[in-house]
Amino acid sequence: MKVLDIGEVAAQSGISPSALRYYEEAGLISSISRHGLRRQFPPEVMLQLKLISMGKMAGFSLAEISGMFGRNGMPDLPRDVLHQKADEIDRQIHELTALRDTLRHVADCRAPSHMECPAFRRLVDVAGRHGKRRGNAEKSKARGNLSRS
Amino acid sequence: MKVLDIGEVAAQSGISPSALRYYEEAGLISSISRHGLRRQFPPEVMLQLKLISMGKMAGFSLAEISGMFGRNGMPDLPRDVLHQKADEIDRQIHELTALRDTLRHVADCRAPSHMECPAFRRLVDVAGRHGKRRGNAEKSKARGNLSRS
DNA sequence: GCTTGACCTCAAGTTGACTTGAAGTGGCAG
DNA sequence: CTGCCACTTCAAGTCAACTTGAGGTCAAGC
Repeated sequence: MKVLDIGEVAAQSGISPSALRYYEEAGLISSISRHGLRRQFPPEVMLQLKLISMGKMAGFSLAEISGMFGRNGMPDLPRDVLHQKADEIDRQIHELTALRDTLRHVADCRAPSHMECPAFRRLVDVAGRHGKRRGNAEKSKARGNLSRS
Repeated sequence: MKVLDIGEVAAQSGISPSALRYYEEAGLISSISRHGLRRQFPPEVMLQLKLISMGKMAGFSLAEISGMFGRNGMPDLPRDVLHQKADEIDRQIHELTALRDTLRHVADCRAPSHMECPAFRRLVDVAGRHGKRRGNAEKSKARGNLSRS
């Protein structure tokens, strides 16, 4: 079993064929040949897809992800850029931890109002200032590819 | 200083007035009155916005967020649902941690190919199976509100 | 009393990440 | 040889979360 039919990839990864085609068009993965019309993928694609899904979970756009993991699939950026990305994720982990703890706190704390509970206010104060990942208006010049016309 | 003009809220929170109006229409926040045409918000809105931004960072949609933090602004769900949400976030933290470590690893590891490095493969294997947060095709019946027409 | 500037409304546009639909193709089971 | 069915292409649609634009309002300062 050397190559994987797009159907197998879809089944094993849980990603729909149309999404896989979209990823290919976007340059995130690449099929190695065709069987009739059907795209055939190399086994490595499964790992690439795992990396992609991790990146998506981290809130990175497909453009950013394709930036981190070069066209070949393996991360190939200068060390400092990678560490920078890692730092970014680290900050996100902190926010998420604060949110999780906040949720757990309000689930268990029986104070009359959470506003009066110092633990609550402390948790909420952990997050802040370094906001905006997903909804910012920074002109993402990562556009330009994938402009079907 | 009891109420905040939408301009003050925008300035202090970094969220644009149009986004604040959008949040209000979506029922995430509510203005308490008007000064002329200008919306006036109660001070609590700042905390609500902080919670909203935490939720967004966690990858929740506005609909999900408005589900967690009732119309009044404070989380008001049954304990077990809150813990469930917290568990979900916990899983996400694990994925993010794996991604961060993967990035740091490839930044520092000087193996000829990462595929041959056991540390790399171990890191990648941490994530998996419980995928799909943001891009799933589950028919989100969280629709229905905000359907202007 | 007039201007100004920050807000207002409402409709329409944008972006990313896909999905859907129509029309077609081709390997394989029977 | 004939269907079938999962794939193919390409264009267009969808959805969330906003932003933008046109045209309007109003409290405050000069």
